[in-house]
Amino acid sequence: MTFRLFDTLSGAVEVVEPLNPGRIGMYTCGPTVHDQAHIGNLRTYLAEDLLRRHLEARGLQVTQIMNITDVDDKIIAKASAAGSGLAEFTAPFVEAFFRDLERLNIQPAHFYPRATGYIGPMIELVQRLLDSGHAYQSDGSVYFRISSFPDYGRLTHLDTAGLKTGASGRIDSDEYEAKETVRDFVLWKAGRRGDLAAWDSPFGWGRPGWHLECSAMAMDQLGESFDLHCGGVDNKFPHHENEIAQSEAATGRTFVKHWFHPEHLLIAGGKMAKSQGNFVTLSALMERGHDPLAVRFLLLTGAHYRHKLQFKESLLEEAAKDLERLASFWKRCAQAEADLPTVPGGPDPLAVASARAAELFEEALDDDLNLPDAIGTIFELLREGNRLLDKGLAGREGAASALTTLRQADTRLGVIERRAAVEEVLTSIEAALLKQREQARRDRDYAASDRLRDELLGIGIQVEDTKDGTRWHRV
RNA sequence: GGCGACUUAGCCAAGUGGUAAGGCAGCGGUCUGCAAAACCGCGAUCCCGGGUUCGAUUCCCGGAGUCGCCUCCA
Repeated sequence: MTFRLFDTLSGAVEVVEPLNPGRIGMYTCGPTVHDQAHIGNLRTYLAEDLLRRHLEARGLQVTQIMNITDVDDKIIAKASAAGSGLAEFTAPFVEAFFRDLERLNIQPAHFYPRATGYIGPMIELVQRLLDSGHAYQSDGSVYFRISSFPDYGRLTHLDTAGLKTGASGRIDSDEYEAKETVRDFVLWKAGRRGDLAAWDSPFGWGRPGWHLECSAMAMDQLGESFDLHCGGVDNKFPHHENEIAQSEAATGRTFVKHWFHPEHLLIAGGKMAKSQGNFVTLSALMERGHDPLAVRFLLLTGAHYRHKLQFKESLLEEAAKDLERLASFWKRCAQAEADLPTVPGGPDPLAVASARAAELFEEALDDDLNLPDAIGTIFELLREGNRLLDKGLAGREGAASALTTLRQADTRLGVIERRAAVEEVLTSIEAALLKQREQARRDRDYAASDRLRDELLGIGIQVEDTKDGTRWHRV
């Protein structure tokens, strides 16, 4: 079985074969730090995390780069409104971003280059494009000449002639007066010495255009040609199209082999976006008592990454229940592995079911990261495992094998072990109440026992009586 | 105006040319002092109309609805 991934460039599911044997260079478009990330942004980073984890699970050595865009028009506008410097303004958002990644158990990239740290290489790239005639200067700015790059539009399969200029309502019209044609995009924006964000360059004072940074940083870190470039669907055009144009025009080589574009998160039927004011942040959800791991689980398994996902808070509650079931099965298997004997005669049925589930799980992920499909096999194993354990038909080997399958799945899911490992400790008052209840049950004083159970539930402790004694967990 | 995606049980959502995974919710049951947890059982002919086919939810055409992109939004 090989790993196949949908590639935007070819428009088809393709076998992923590394340019360099055993290694993958992966560039992921990161945040523009003018505000906190919302969970729609985070969905993209989660899909990329899943992709990287799966590549690694298949034995590939991945180098992941994620940029931090710490200079752009919005940042400049907001920083100057706040009367602060660029770095001073962006620092808290950068911090918040990394905090979100950690809470969602997203593996950190190997390097997070910042736009402001790459002005030199960006200027060099602009110079190369000027020298080769792919760019021109006008009114102190430098623009990319799209007519010099015939392949323009290949990624999005757009016939640029048919585009309705300004249909998105996002064009700042006076920005276009200095261009040869409206399609051309800016590489270097004219500015003045002393501006909040301005650097000296051979083309005068100014600042880099947005598309430029990704090309410069990606090529610096991963080479002029690399395997994978990732970003939300809305970056396909124009951002990634422009990146291809400026990179390939400068180097004459293929910029990126495969393009990966996770779909949007919708809320109340529309795209979640800061400009719409309909966004939800991770910290807001946590303040309302949601577990960030439930957010991870929902955003990864709630729908295939290439499909839009409708966000509702009730789905988060469902996800939390799923997580609870998975974690308690994990703990049950760990316990059973320690306690149970080997099942006599023949193979352990749970071991057989576990091996099969692992196989199906990998097949589904190999098929364009179909985690929503893959998770189904895990729940089937969970049901079968509980059934066999309930009936005493599974033994040590089966439990161990189920745990192995869960562990293996969790290298991609990234939620079960973390959830299961949440150390649940009782306060002395809670412990005392539990103890009293145990005694009441031994005395068969069920009225007292039930009263104590209600009391414990009231303070968030769910009590369960089993054959092997009383268990509890927080709700 | 151009391009594209989607429409599957109350909700979320996989999937296949031969009558449809999984999760949540609901109902009934086993277990339990009672609960909880766990397990067992119960639910959809896949937006509508036409076509291709022995047979379509799955392919083609048309329609309806929803959503996305169309120059600095993940």
